[in-house]
Amino acid sequence: MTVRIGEIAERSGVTPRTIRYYEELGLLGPPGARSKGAHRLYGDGDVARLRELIRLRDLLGLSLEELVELAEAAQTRDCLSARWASSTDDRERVQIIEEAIPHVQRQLELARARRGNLGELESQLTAKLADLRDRLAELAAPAAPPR
Amino acid sequence: MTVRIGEIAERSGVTPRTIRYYEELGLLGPPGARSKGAHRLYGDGDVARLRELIRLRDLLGLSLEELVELAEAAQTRDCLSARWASSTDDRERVQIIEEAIPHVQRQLELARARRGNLGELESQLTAKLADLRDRLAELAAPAAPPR
DNA sequence: TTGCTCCTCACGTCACGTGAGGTGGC
DNA sequence: TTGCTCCTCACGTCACGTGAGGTGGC
Repeated sequence: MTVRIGEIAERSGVTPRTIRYYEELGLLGPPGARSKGAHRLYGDGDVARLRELIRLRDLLGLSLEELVELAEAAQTRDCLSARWASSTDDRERVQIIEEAIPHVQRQLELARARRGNLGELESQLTAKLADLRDRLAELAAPAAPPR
Repeated sequence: MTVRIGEIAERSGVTPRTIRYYEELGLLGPPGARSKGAHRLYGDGDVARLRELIRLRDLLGLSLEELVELAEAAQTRDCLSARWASSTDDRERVQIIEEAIPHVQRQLELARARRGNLGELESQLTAKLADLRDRLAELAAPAAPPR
């Protein structure tokens, strides 16, 4: 159920050093108060959280500073949803959601733009590959140069 | 026809410092022997070349070291295609092409994988956005809680 | 002549990499 | 007890950012 830093690192495709650095930045809270020098232990939630951070970093190219901001915003939202049922201030809820929407929109636009560019790159690479194969076949052919 | 470092930087979405650094690594040859202290001048070919480098760096996440290797391979190919018509050693041509193909294949696989992951991220973000809007509409509605 | 952009060091920063030396759990 | 992975400094590195001080072309 709980894993050590080496395993969560491997599952997320990073190194232990990266995880310690993220903890230092406040991106990945040390799970429970850890007595000085003791091993870090992580649960399934931590694994999912870290993988999500790595995904946004790699795919959208977000900086760690941006990830910290995102995490803080998510923190605010979670904190609010905890008293979602009990509290009654709808105006506050509306405000939180209205703030969250443009953030998600920006991420979505970034993802769409990148995906479009990657599609373009893909077709160019495909064409390049076909050209190389053509030339190779031509050179391998017995004689007859291209008419 | 020729532009200075500030303009090629702006057209490529980077800073002059980035271009000087790439020149230092041998990624962007100083166009013609530049007398010490003189301004760097670039042509249309340099702009295209730099944009291509930035694209591979940003979209595929290649390191500058990998870009240097790619550039050297391209250099070899160009050098060969220069004597493409005159030279007669077909075996050498075949070898160069056979070396180039797996490189392009790897780039293509990287691009496909990233695009797939971006597609997944996109649909998740879209769902998240729809959910936020639903909740907002619900809060804005006069009374009736969700049945 | 006045701005503007350019030049070359050179130190700073971000996101980790990489040992050095030591402690702790299966 | 022996490995193994973990721990904490702490310096190194990659890819630039950011002035400091100065020269050159429209």
